[in-house]
Amino acid sequence: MNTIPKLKTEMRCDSCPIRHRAVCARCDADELSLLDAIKTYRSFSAGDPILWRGEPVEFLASVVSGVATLSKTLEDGRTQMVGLLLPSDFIGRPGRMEIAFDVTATTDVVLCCFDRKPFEKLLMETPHIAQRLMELALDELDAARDWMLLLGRKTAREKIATFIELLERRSNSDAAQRIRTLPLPMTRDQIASYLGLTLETVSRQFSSLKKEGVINFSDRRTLTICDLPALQDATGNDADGGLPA
Amino acid sequence: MNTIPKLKTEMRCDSCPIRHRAVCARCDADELSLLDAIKTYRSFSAGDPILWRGEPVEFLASVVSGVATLSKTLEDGRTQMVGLLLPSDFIGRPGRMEIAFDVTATTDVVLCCFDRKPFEKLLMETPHIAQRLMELALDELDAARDWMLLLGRKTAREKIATFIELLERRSNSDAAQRIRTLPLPMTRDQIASYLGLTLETVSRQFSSLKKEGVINFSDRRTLTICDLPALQDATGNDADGGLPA
DNA sequence: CGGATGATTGAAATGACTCAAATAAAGTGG
DNA sequence: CCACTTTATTTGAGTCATTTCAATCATCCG
Repeated sequence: MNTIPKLKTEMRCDSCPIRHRAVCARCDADELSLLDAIKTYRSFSAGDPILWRGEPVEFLASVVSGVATLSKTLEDGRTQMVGLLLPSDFIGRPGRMEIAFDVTATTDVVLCCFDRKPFEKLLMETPHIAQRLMELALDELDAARDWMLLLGRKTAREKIATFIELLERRSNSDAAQRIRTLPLPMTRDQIASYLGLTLETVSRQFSSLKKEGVINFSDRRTLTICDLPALQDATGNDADGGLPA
Repeated sequence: MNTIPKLKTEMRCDSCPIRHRAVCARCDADELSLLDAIKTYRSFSAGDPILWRGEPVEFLASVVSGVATLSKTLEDGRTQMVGLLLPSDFIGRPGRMEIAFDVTATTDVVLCCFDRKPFEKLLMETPHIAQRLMELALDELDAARDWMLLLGRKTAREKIATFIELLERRSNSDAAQRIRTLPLPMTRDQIASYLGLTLETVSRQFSSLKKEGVINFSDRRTLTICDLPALQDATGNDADGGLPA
């Protein structure tokens, strides 16, 4: 049973910050109003569990704001984050009640939730939604595969650099400015869990990059990229970072 | 440009070994004949490259028989396998010409290929195909996330045990027999690439499991599982291996 | 101010890697 | 069918990156 509090915030889809990237991206005005009719906002505080592995879930959702994580745990307690959910990312899987990982809010999070049954009905009738959902799933698959390369082959230093570069790329700050300041949305422990490292190693690598003048911390959760080329160089990726597309 | 030889093998979809698992799984007879009209079989020998990263591909395909791998490579040559394609798995991404990894045949492989344009048209018009493709993508995403847990947190021994157990589970031998013999479809080097290890470590772990009587080799590419419970215990997974579903 | 949580740093232990050599299997051409 | 080469695999010894264990430091918040 699911006891997550519903929070009926009034927000019109027109002014939604993820309108053009989320599952609704391709919808026209009519389709949007159908989604609007079945949506409910739910809020979570930093640290709150959103969904537990194996628990039946009766909704699917888009992340509107904040950061959530997907994680898997072995019997003995070792855990690995298997996904980072940023605004516009989608949670849930049509046709399957249960998910195979835990979902946790790492910052305050707002979700735009759709009840399963009406959403699945809409999905059948609205190719624009189905196509977009497919696209999102395939993007996640690409991201998962990049992460497999990171987890399997990159050094601690490269992992940290890649992580920072990822945050930079997905944060929507001004494109032009050369020195970027960005908030770290997670603790060292959570970063370690994402990168397949220990929190001590994460801390050491941050310190090392800081000593080299590549990054700097104004506060433990606020990072400044001082030398972006050096950072990209430390990721181990090609200069272009993947496909030109 | 793509210079892969077409091989027009005559095979009716009715008798296709992957008929009920591949992208065509949900199709009725009429839909199947539409797919049949645009399909072409292509064969590859063990070791052949099937697709290169970044190269434009004008077809999508299902694996009919054999094993292929997806792999990514860092600038300095370190490579990580990011997927294993077994019969019924799908290659390619509607709406995108390029793929972000190399695809290689590790055994002799037969693909059932669909030319991009007509396939994408069919996809728009045939919900049964779109739905199945979505399901396959989501299954791959689940598999990718399981693999992230393996790459990030498991020991060499656990990785090897998990790999053997995966092969056992996806090989369609008799369900009842307690001692299973299965062919390893890849070299030690390829296994290492899949598991984020070196080939020496792979060899050592095989030797170790063999010494303990968990597995045995009749030949270097043919493995026998002598003690399945012990093997499963060595994977680090829960007894049920995941969701009961 | 004090207690709790999160982060950093140090020292030691270790699992997997690297380098190197030995062995086994698989072709190849005479 | 047999030397000979090539390739795949196993095994050993030493090294190193990351982990583990432990202590200190910083920050937040009542």
